[in-house]
Amino acid sequence: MVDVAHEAGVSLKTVSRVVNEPDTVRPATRNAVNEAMERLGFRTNYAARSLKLGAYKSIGLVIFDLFGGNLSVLNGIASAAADQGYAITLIKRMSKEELPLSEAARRMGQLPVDGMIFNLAQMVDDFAEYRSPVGLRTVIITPFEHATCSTVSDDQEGAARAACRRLIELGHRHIRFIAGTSDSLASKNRERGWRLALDEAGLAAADPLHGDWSADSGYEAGATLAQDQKCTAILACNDNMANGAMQALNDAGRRVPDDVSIIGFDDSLADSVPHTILSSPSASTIRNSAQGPSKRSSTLLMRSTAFSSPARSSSEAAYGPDHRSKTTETKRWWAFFVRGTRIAEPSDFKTISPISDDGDKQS
Amino acid sequence: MVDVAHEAGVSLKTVSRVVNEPDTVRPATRNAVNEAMERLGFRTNYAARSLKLGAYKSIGLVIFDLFGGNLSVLNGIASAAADQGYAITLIKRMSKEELPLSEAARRMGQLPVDGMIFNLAQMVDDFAEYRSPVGLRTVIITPFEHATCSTVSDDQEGAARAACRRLIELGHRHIRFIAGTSDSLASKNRERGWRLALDEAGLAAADPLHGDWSADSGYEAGATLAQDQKCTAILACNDNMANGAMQALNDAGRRVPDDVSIIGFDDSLADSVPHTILSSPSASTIRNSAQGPSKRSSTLLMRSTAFSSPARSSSEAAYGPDHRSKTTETKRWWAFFVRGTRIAEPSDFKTISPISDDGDKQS
DNA sequence: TTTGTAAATGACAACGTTGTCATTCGACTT
DNA sequence: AAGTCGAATGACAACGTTGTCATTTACAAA
Repeated sequence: MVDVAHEAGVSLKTVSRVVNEPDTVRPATRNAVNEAMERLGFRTNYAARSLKLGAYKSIGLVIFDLFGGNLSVLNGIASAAADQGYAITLIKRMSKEELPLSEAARRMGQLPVDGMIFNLAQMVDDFAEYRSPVGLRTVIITPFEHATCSTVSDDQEGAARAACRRLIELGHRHIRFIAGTSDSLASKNRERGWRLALDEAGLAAADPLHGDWSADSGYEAGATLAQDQKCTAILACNDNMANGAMQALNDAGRRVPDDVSIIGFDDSLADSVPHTILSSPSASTIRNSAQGPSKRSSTLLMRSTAFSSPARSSSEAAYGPDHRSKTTETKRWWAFFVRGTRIAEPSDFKTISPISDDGDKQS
Repeated sequence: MVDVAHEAGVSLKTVSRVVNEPDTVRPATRNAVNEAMERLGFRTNYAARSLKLGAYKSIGLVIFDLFGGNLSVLNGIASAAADQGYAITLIKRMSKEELPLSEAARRMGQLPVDGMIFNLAQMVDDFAEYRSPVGLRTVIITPFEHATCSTVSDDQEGAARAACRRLIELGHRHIRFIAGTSDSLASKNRERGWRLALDEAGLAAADPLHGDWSADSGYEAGATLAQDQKCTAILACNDNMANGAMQALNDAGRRVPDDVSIIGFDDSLADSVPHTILSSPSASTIRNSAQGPSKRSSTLLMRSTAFSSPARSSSEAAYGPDHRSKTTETKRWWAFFVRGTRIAEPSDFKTISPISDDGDKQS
C-alpha cells in the first residue's frame, strides 16, 4: 500500500479511503490511486485489515461429511454467506470418530473466522458439555437444545408426522418405516414423527426396518416388506432407500404406487441432484428441504458477529463471558414435493397414491 | 496475549513460544503460561499471526456448483488441505452467468487465502485472457492448457476411449453416446474419447444424443435408443443418465445388460453417494474417480505457497511478476469400477456384459 | 565458590492496514 | 479580494502477533 501511495503521490490513508469509501475522495485523486493500484497489482492485505477491524467476514462450517442433507446445508450456508459478503471456511470430519465438537472448535479457533456453524447430523459424545470458545460464537444445527449455544433445526419429526398422517387419511392402515443409520438424528426424529402419527390414529407401529441410507439397504428392506402383505405404505428415511425399496417391491411383483405407496425424504440439493425421483419414472415420493436451517443459522451468526466495535482491546471485551442471547429454533422449513415440484398442501397429495383401500388382501 | 503474559508473569515472546515452539520453554514456565491461557480463554489472533507470517494457510476454492464431480473435487481438496493443516475457503458460483474467472479471482483476492483453485467444469469466456493476480497463485482444474496458470485434469478422454475400446473388444459394433450439457468440458472430452475408439476400430459413430445430466434426460435418450435395434451398447456421460436410459430400455422391453450394455461415468463421491449403481441392482456401469486432480491441484498450490520467507516486504517480492513454474498435467486418475468395487484392468470387465455377438439383428 | 557455556527469556521493532484527529484545500459568499 | 465553511487529505498510533538479538538464568566443571 505504501508503494501505491508513493506511486500516486498521496498518503496511505487516501489509498485506504479509495479502497473502502471511494465516495469521500475526489475523482481525480481516486483515478490516480486506482491506476497506481492497477499498475502495481495491489491487493489489500486481508490479515492486516482483519487485525485492525477485529473481524474476518468469514464463518466456519464444521460438516461431518459431504453427503445428502449435509450438502444442502453447505449449499445454503455458502449462498447466505455470499449474500452478506462473507466467506465460508470449511472443516470436514475425516473419519467417523475423529472430530468431537471440542476438537472441531479448537481447530476452527485457529482459523480466521468470526463464528462457526456445526452441522450435527449425528449425536456426538461431548454435545452436552461442549462450550463454545469465548469470542467465537457457535450455532449448532441440531434438533436438541444446547445449554449455551443457539441451535437451529428443521422439524423433521413434524415432516414425518405430516406425511404419515396423510397416508392414514388416504386409508392406509399398515405403514412401515425404513430408518437410516442408528446414529442419525434425522432418522431418529423422523421415526418419532411416524410413530406419533400412528399413535394419534390409534394404529399399531410395526417394527421399523434399519438401513444405512444406501439404495442397497433400501432394497433389502423392501424385499422384507414385500413379504408383509398387509403393508400398503412405506415411509423411507431417505430417497435412496425409498428407491431401493421400490425396486425390491417391483422385483417381488408388488407394484408401486398401485399396491404400495412409498414416501421418501430427500435432503439432496433439490435443484441439482434429482436422482431418485427422476431416476424412476414410477416413483412416488415427498421431499423435504433442508435449506432453511442452514440459511437461518448463518443469518444468526452473521448478525451476532456483525462489526460492533471497531476493535476490541480490553481483555474484558475480548475474553469475557459471552452474554449474547441464545436461540433455540425448530421450525417447519420442510415442504412436500412431488417429482421436483412443490406441493402447496398435503391436500394436493392424492395424485401420489391411488389406493386400493381394503380391496386386496387385508383380512 | 498481553493479558496472558501478565497473568503468567512472563513476557509476550514467551507466550508466543509456548504456543509455537513449546519445546524451547521450561516445563514450569510452560505450565504457568498454559494455565493462564486456559483461565483467560486465549486464542491466538489469526489475523495478526498471518500478518507477521505473510501466509494464511488457507486455499481458496472456486467451484461452480455443488453437484456430481464438483463435489468430489471439493471433497478431495478439503481432505488434502486438512492433511497439510490448511483450511479451505469456498466461493460458489450462484447463477449460470455470474462468475467469470476474473471476477472470481477478484473476490477471492479479498479473502485470506494463499492461492486458489478453480474447478472449471465448463468453459468460460475469459479463460484464455485470464491472468492470476500477482502473489496469488492459481491452479485450474481443466483439460485445457493455460498460458500462465498450472492446470490439472483427469484424462476423461482416455477413460471414455478405454471404456469404448473394451466394448468393442467384447464384440459390440454399434455403440452410442449420451452426452451431457453442451457447455460441459467433461462431456466434450468423453465424447472425443468415444469417437477416437470407434475411429481406431474403423467403426462409424452414430450421432450422440444430448442429455442434461438428469436421469429424466437419460430416460428420454434411452427411449430413443431403444428404437435403434442395432445398438447393443451405450456410453452415457454420467450415471444419472445411464440409469435413466436403463429404465427406458427396460420399459421398452430391451433387457440390460442382456440386450444392451450400458456404461456410465460417475463423478459422485464413490464412497458416500452410491446412488446409481446401487439403486438399480441390474445396472452395469463403470466409474471414474475425480479425486486425483483435486488432490494434485491442492498439493501443487500448497507446495508453491509454502512459507518461503517469513514476510515479504519489498514491493518487488510482493508484487513482482510470478516467476514460479507452470505445470500442465492430464493424467489417468480414473479407474474402472463395477458396483462400487474397483476393477484392476479392463480385462476383468467381461462380467459386465454378456454379449450376443452378432446373434441378434446385426446384419 | 567461581567460571564457562548453553538454554531460557525478554525488549523491541515490524508486518499492512484503518481510526482519530489535525490540517490543507477548494468553492462559495460578501 | 478576503473570509468562511465543508470537503478532502495527511500524520500518526494502534491492532496482536513473531523475528532478531541482547540479556539473564541454570547447570556443570574447575
